[in-house]
Amino acid sequence: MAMEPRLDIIGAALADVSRSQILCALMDGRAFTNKELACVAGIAPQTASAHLKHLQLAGLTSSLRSGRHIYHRIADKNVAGVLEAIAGLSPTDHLRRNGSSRHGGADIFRARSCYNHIAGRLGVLLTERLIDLNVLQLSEGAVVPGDHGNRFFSDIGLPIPSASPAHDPVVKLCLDWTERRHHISGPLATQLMQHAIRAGWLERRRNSRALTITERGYETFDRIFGVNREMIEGGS
Amino acid sequence: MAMEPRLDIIGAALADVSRSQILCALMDGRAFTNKELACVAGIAPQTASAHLKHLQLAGLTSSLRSGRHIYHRIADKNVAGVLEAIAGLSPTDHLRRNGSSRHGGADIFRARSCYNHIAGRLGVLLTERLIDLNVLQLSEGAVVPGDHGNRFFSDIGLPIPSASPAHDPVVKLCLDWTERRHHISGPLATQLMQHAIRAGWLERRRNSRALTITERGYETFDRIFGVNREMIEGGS
DNA sequence: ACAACGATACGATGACGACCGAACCATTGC
DNA sequence: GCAATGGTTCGGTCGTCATCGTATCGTTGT
Repeated sequence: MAMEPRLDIIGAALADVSRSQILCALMDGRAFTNKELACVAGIAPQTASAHLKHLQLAGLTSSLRSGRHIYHRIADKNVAGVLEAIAGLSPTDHLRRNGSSRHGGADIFRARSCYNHIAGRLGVLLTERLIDLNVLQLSEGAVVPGDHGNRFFSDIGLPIPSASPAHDPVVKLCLDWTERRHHISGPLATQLMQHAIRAGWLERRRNSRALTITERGYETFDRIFGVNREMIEGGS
Repeated sequence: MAMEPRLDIIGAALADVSRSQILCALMDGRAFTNKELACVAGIAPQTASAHLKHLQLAGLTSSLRSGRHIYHRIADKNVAGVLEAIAGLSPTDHLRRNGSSRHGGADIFRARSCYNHIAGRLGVLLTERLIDLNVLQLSEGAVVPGDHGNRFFSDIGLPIPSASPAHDPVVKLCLDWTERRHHISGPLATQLMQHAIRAGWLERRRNSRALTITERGYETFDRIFGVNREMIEGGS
């Protein structure tokens, strides 16, 4: 009689520390192999295999085989959005406890990738600056391209994402898990990060979502966005 | 070293059928007592008590005591939104299996409350109609009040929600769990449902999120919104 | 004050699942 | 074909947790 959504199915898929770590590693949008993910979670490959099977059955991940490797990734951006939302709901006590970000803490607080867009302190600072510059503007709690949008993006040589169908906005807001403020996601944010990596402002790392800000990156973010090193590393 | 979000904490809170049922019961926005929720989930009160303790510790629910009763509810609209998003991610195979909606199935498919706004077939039909009538309009994948908005709402005697601060839009889109199409949420949608109940178009039930559509309701939805009984009950 | 009722703490039980060792399957490269 | 490597299956062990019976605590109403 009662025909209710089965929150427990998705819940069970998340209800394990190892699976949580695996999903977090996948949250930067890249695909990883079973062995890499086992290493990230600190478990044996057989166990990771079982976990990935579980995640895939729940529809959270998808796999893609290439030779003798099988790459796993987040199933789609829909799933990524929900996971990010759940992360925003998680208790944060364990964050500031060790490795406080205020004293130049772990790099993952400064800048990290979040399903192909920039998150962390750098992510929210850039977002707020883009709104100040009227490149983006707030509208009814959502964010839309602003008056100076096209001008700005063509100035820095960024291809402007084509207007998408109404159900898939070109830019969205996403609650930053560590900063508790919004950063941008969506196609525009994806292109921005890819451009930042291509241009050598940021560098990905091997087994971490953390992004390294290069010297050129610090210089560029300061000059173009007005976001300087002190703002990124410092307190406020 | 690794400082990642603990998806498993929220996941563990959801990873039980009884807790899932409890949360679903709470998803209509009303508060229930321990005993009522135990009844919904089909478990003993002691077990429900442990579950509610778990949910509260995870920050998903909050309790409020009134006399010898303790009322439990979803912690905030933030949590409600995430839960609805997770429900939209859940597998749907078990839905059409029993009680198909096409053959005039369970009422919960026709109309139900979802954290104080209307969901189910009626919810998505009203939403689409409001967009057609230009009472609401799509903008960059979000939804905002349209040109005929104020006129329409004052016509039916609905107080127009005041424009909220930018971070809390007056109306939002929410993926309907059964219909897989969008319905509206947010303050405007809340007021719409409350008005519909006050005006006798809909009636709440005791222990279910399902809403009963009254005869006056059918007549009104047809006349004002152009949503007739056949559309609500039928296939399409 | 006492009976009734709702909620909770404790203990025991039973089931599910995370984990890894060992063996097996599949693909690559020589 | 054969060794090497990545991935998976199987079986067994251990820990965790959902469940309920019993008992306790708090509030209400008579």
